[in-house]
Amino acid sequence: MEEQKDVTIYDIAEKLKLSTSTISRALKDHHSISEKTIKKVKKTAEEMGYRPNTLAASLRSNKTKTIGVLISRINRPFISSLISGIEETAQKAGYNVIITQSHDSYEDEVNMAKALYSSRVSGIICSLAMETRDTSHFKQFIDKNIPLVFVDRVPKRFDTYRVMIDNYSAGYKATKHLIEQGCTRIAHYAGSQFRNIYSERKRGYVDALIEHNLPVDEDLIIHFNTLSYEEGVMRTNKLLDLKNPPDGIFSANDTAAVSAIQCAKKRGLKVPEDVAVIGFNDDPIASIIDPGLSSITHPAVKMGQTSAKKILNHLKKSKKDDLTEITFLNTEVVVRESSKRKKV
Amino acid sequence: MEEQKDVTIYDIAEKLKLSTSTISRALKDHHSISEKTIKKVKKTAEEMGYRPNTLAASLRSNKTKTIGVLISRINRPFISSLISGIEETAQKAGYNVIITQSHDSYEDEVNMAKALYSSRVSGIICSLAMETRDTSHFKQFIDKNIPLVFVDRVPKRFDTYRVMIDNYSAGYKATKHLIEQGCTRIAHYAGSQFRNIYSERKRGYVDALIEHNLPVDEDLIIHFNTLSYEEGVMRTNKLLDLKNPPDGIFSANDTAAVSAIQCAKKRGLKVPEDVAVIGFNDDPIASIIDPGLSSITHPAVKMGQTSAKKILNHLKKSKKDDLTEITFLNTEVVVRESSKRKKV
DNA sequence: TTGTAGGCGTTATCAT
DNA sequence: ATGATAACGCCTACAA
Repeated sequence: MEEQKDVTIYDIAEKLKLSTSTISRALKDHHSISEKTIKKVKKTAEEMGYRPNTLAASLRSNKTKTIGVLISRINRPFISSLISGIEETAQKAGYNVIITQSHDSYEDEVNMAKALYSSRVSGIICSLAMETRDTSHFKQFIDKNIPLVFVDRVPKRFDTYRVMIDNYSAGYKATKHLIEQGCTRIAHYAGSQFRNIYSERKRGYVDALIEHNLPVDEDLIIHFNTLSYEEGVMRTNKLLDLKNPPDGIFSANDTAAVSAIQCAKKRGLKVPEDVAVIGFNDDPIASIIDPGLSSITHPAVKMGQTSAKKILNHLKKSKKDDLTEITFLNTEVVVRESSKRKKV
Repeated sequence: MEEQKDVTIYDIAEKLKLSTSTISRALKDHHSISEKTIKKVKKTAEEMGYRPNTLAASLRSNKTKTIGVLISRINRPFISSLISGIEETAQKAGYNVIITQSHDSYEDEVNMAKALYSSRVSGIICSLAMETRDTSHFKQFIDKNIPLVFVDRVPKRFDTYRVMIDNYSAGYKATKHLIEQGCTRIAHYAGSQFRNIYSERKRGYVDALIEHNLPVDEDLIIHFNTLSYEEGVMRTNKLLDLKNPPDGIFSANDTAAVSAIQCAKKRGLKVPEDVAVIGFNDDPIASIIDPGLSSITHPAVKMGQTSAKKILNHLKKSKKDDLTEITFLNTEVVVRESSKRKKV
C-alpha cells in the first residue's frame, strides 16, 4: 500500500492523446466539445479513478463554493437547527459549509473570522458572541465584497445583510399574552443588554406593561449573564423570596423559563395559577416539561435557509448593489399550560 | 468600492526588495531568517493588509488542515454535541471542520463522501446514515491513507478507526437495572437492526433477561423505524393495549422513552409504579421531564474529541501502521424517578 | 472542435 | 541568511 498519487486531468489527457483543456471542458460538459469526446473522457476518467481537485479549481477561479459559519456553540437547539438549514440550502447549491465556534468569546470570534477569511470562503454567516461589542473584524469581508449575513444576534449598526426576528414585537406579544391571562406583576428574565435581541425583547416587555397601565418595577427585571439553567434556579429563588413576588414571568429563553417552572413547583407554587410562565425559542423541552411551557417560536431552520439564500443570491449577481438588507421572520405565541389561567 | 486584489507575498517581496521565499519563510518564523528581517516582513505584511491564502498553501503542500464530518443531521442533541467536541479539538490544532449531512439517506452519504474527497480533507469522521448497508464509498479514503474514523454508528466490518460505546454492555446494564427494580415483563424499543448500535443494545437486553431467568417475549420487542416521538406514542399505545402489558420499558433512545412516559401518564398509569422506563443518551429532556427519565449516558462531546484526536494523531505519524483500532468510551446508568421502584 | 500557454499564491529544493 | 525556480492541479483567453 504505497502513497498513491492522484490522477489528474493531465494523466487523462496523456492517455487519450488529448490536451488538458479538452479534458477539463469535457468533464464539465462544455458545449464546444463533441458528444463522443465527452463520453470517452468521462469513461476514461472513471476508469482511471480520477477525482477532481476542488482546491486547485478554487485557487484558479478564485471561488471556493464554501460558506463559513461563525456561531457561539453548536450544541444548542436553536443553533444546531440554524446550521441544519444553512447546510441543507448550501448543499443543494453545491456549496460546502465550514463551521467555527466562538464559544461566546470575543477573542475566538476574531480569530475564527481571520481563519475563515484565509480559507477564502465565498460568504459568511455569523451570529455574534455574547461578549462581542466591537465588530470591526467583519469589515474585511465587506471590503472584499464577500457577502456577510448576521443572523439572530446581529450588531446594531453594520451595513450588511441581517436575518432576524422582530424581537421587540415578540417581547411585546409575550408580555401582552400574560397580561391577558390576568397577570399584573410580571417579571422579565433579560439577557445581556449588549445583544440587542435581548434589549429589544425587554423594550417590548416594558412597552406592553406601559400600554396596559401596569407599573414597571425594576425589581422584577432580572438581568442574566447566561440565561442558563443554573443561573435560572438561583435568580428565581431570589425573586420568589420577595415580599411581593410576581404572578407572571416572561423569560428571554426557554432554558431559564424551565428552571423557573421547576423552581416554583419545588416551592409548592402552582404554575400557572400562582405564577404563569412564558419562554422564548420554543425548544423541544417546551412541550416536554409539565406543565407545557408557553413560548415564542423562533424559526431556526428557516433563518438558516434564508441566510444561506442571501449569500447565494448575492454571489449570483454580477454587479454589487446596496448591501444593507434586513429580513424579519415571523414569530408566534405558542400557548401551553404554563400560562393558561382562568380569565380574571 | 472596486474589486480589490489580494495582497500576496509577491507584493510584499517587491516592496521590501526581497524574494518571495524569504517572505514566506519569515511569516512562518523559519529559523534561517534573521530576527530583523522577520520583524520587518511581518510589519509590512500587516501594513499592506496581507492575508495568507490557505487555498494556495494547501494546493502546494497537499495538506488542507481540514477535517470532514459526515453525519445524519446536525439538529439532534447527541450529534451537535459530538460536532462541538470535534470542532473544539480541531480548532486547537489549527484545523477547520467541514460539516455535511446525509439526512440518513444512503445516496446523500455517497455524494457527500465524494464531495469531501474532492475537497481533499485531511481526515474524515463519519456516523453512518440509518439507510446505509454498503460502505464501499469509504474505501477511497483508506486507499489514499486518509484517516477515517467511524463514530457511534459504525459499520460491522471495516478496518479503520472506530470510536463508540459498548452498546451490548449498556443494553445489558439498562435491562439489569429494571430487573433489579422488580420488573419482570420488560419491553424493548429497538432501533433499526441494520445499525449495530441498536442490534447490540437489543442483544444486551435479551442476554440480561436470560441470565435472570426471565422469558424473552417477542411481543415486547418493538422494532422502530425512526425512534421518533410520534412513532413512540403510536407504538406505546399499542403495547399498553396488550392483555398482558409490560411493567418496564427499555428504550434505545430518550425521545421514544419520553413519549412512552407521556403516553402512560395520559392513560392514567403511574411511572414508575405501573411501568418503569429507562432511555438511552441522557439527553437534556431526561432531567426535565416529570418523572425524571433514567437513562444511559452517551458521552457525545468526548466521543467528538476522541475522534478528532485519532485523526490528528494519525496525521502526525510519518509511517502508517495498522489502521484498525476500536476505542470504547464508558457509559453509566443515570437513575432518576422513572425507574425507582420499591424493591420487591 | 481542439490545442497552447500562462497564471492562481504558496512552498520546497537547490543553489549562492 | 537569502534567492531563483519549479511545481501543486486546474481553468481560460487566445490561437489554430
